Amino acid sequence: MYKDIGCGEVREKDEGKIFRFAGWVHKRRDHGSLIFIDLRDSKGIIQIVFDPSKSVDSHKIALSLRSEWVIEVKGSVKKRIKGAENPNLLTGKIEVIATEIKILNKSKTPPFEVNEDINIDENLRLKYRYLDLRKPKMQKNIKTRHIVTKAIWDFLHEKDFVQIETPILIKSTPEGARDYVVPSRVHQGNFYALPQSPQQMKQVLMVSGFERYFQIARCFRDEDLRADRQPEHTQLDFEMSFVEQDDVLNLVEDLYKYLIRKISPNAEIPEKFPRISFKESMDVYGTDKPDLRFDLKLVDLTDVFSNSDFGVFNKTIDSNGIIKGLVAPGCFSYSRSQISELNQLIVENGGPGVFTLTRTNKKNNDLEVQDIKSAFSKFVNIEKLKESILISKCEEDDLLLICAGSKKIVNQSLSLLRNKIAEDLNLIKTDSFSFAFIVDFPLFEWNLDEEKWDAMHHVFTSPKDEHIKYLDSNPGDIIGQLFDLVCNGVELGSGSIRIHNREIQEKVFNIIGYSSSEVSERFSTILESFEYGAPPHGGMGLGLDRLVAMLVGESSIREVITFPKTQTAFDPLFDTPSLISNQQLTELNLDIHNKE
RNA sequence: GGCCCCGUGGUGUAGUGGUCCAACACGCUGCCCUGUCAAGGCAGAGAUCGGCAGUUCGAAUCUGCUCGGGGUCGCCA
Repeated sequence: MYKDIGCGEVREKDEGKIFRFAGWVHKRRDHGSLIFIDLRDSKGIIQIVFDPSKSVDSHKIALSLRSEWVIEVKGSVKKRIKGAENPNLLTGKIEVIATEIKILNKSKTPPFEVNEDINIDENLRLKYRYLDLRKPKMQKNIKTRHIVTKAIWDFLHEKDFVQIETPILIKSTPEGARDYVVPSRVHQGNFYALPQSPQQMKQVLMVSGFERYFQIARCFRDEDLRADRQPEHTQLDFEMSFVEQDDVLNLVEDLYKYLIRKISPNAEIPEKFPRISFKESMDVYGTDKPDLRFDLKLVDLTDVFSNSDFGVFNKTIDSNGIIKGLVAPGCFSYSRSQISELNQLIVENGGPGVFTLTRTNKKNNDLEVQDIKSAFSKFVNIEKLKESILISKCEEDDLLLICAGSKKIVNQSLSLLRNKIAEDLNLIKTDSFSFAFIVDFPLFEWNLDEEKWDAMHHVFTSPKDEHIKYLDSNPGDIIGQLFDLVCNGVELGSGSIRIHNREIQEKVFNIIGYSSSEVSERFSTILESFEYGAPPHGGMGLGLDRLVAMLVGESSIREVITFPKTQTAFDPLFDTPSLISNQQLTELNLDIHNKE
């Protein structure tokens, strides 16, 4: 070993001890005779003092040191002189008086400063990712990820889960996301695909009798990237046999409470994760991934505003639309430009625009038309206006925001406004993880473009037992045993109780419109396995990148992935993807046609 | 594929038709300095302003195309 102790590990109690340290020159402060070096390693930073009166040779070498050089230093730990302590460093009360130094490696001047935390061009960061990862923030992010992963292993191991690896080279299944494919040399013209998730394999493992499986699994999809989407992401994938929905939810709830307590012991987290039905979530929050750190709620005003003289409302109701409102508390005096900003937000996202309503400080019952300020107050009778104020609980210092239009658009718009208002008014609790399960999703959703049913989640989700009978008559009425875990407005994962019966699975394929030849081509293995005693089973897939990003307060998952790709799925560090040799192409029997 | 933002010494920014052969901070190089930790002082090097084409007497600045990065919609069961 080159070192006896980590730079960040030394404390006052070590005074007088002689240690060897090794690490990188974080910062050099040269006072002529006296030279200070902040030495950094994976454990932190410590100040090394080079004093010519203590060691002439060491001081001479220290003169040549530059940022990011790798050095080994021997010296004695000493309490800093009074007034020279640095409260920003864990090692700030002590320092090391160097007696020996060895330069282990020099460094070119880095393309950006490792010891500073400023926004560098993403391309440059990724090209020099090895330097970027040296930054203390990135070190912390990646280590947090390790701690989370370790905690998952510990927790699930204690609960009798078995970690099982599944293949990366699997069969391509064209539904869902676009597959990454790998050509086969042995079977020319044939391709493997990289898994979008280990879904079918883990279900087969349940048929195999493992009962409790988990895997920290890499998942691939060839789709466009986002701040929270990379071509490959990691999910905690688990599956359990002989369980009902609540068994799965309770396990995940315990696991996530355990993880949060490990990483942020002081964070606020619900003792019991609320279970909110999909319908309620859409009605009350306008979205299936509500941010529950604040409790603004939408109110339905469709009935209240029916049969008015206001054209917009009537047209909306005639075309099966809805009218909903959201109270922005204390925003009575919002200026024209503030309201226009809200309006713009909605319009930019394809929404209809927003109506506002405010009222005077008279008692609700005494309100008259002139007490209510709104674009439509003259067209809606006073009783209905009062009722809308009563239902929405719009007080004198509040601002009622109203949207009218199709159900989808209104919910989407008000959900955006809900988040925006909360942010503007500082209603979002910090250091809080407001987890919830969204449950009772419909099993199918109608695909307007193709005029057919699509699976809401995936094709293996089981209907609620009492809804199985609708498979033949009303697929749209079926509620699935299907659930999402959401936290602070982010979907962290979803899961379901699966179908374990061949007939039901075939009916679902049928509703989605797969022909029997398609079904046997893609799903014959899992269907056949179901005929050999498949146990009832269910599980989840939970995004690890998003979870860790949330835990360390990052908005992009690139900050918690060691070697991520750019928005064009390119890796500037290793220059990937790249051409392959003609020999490789020949072996694979592939020709590249140059696109014009 | 659509829309939006960004691209100026090594890094981050300012400059948005002539006052700019480009400014500031950090970094870098050299010198001075024994208590700094965003060290300080002095001196210096370093950029044809992402690329190409155009408009103009004149372009970092305006226009078109293009490349790269980011965000977002589509897409992502």
